[in-house]
Amino acid sequence: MLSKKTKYALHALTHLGQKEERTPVQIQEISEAYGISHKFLENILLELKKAGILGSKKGKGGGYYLIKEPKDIPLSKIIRLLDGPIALVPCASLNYYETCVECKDEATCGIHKVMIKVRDEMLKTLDNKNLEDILKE
Amino acid sequence: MLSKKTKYALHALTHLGQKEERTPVQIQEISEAYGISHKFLENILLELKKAGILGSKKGKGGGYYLIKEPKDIPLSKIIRLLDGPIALVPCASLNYYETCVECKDEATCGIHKVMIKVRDEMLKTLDNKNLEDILKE
DNA sequence: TATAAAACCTATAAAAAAAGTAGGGTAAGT
DNA sequence: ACTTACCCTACTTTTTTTATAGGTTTTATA
Repeated sequence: MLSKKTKYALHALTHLGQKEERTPVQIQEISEAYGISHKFLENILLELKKAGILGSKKGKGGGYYLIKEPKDIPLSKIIRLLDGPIALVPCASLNYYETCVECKDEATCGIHKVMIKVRDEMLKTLDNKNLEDILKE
Repeated sequence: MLSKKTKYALHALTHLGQKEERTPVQIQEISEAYGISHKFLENILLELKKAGILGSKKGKGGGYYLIKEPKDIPLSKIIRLLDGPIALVPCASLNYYETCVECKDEATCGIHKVMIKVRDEMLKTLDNKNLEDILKE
């Protein structure tokens, strides 16, 4: 399951994507709309900004806005950013690879091989769905 | 990512599946083979038994053994049993459905609709891979 | 240029979940 | 009878997630 962080990110991005114009939206507007703690959301939006998904403007009248086209923001990117790996086991992760401690030999581990396939299929699904798909629904 | 519980379950099932015969295997043999705490593994095997995947025999010479064909044990079943929902959000879960608190109206929620599709695709992947696939690799 | 508004940043605390531990009960084989 | 090993419940520790706190910096505007 997704963490609240990721879910909140999806709501925030959806909210920003629904606006006709890409003018700055304040944290408070979003936090109130979905009942998210202001400060918690702040951290999330900051991460989205650092990842190049959002832009921001400081000072009065400032806020956050999308700097990418919704169709160019796949679910995989959002999930990886806030939740971490897509793969089900560390040894099958592309971006967060780690050896599995209880595994003796990756080369002969059936779990490893199957999980690589699972990861590929999941990735196909999550790369293929983006913010635009959410907005269209 | 999968919990250690689920990973341990996969290792245990693989171990049991690799045996030629379906004679009882003691917890200790499995816990030592993978460096899993005896007691922790005990709980896991018990759950697998209650789910009808394993059988057990008490007393001397007892232990656990597979009572299902590896091809009839899909990953989805193991994951659901030990980790819970396959879906990424509670409102998209078949077996563990819950409404999402921050969501006003499921019927118009784009996230919900996209997540249903994601769940369907993930389920297809995980229903389609089973213990036999792990053993064959 | 002072003031207020809003993002930015770092650290810490609280809560929840996962992982592991303990200890005894129960059934079955020898 | 005795031992082995599953069965069951409760508890503790650790880790992760969620949330809070408090200050700094930037910008609009009066």
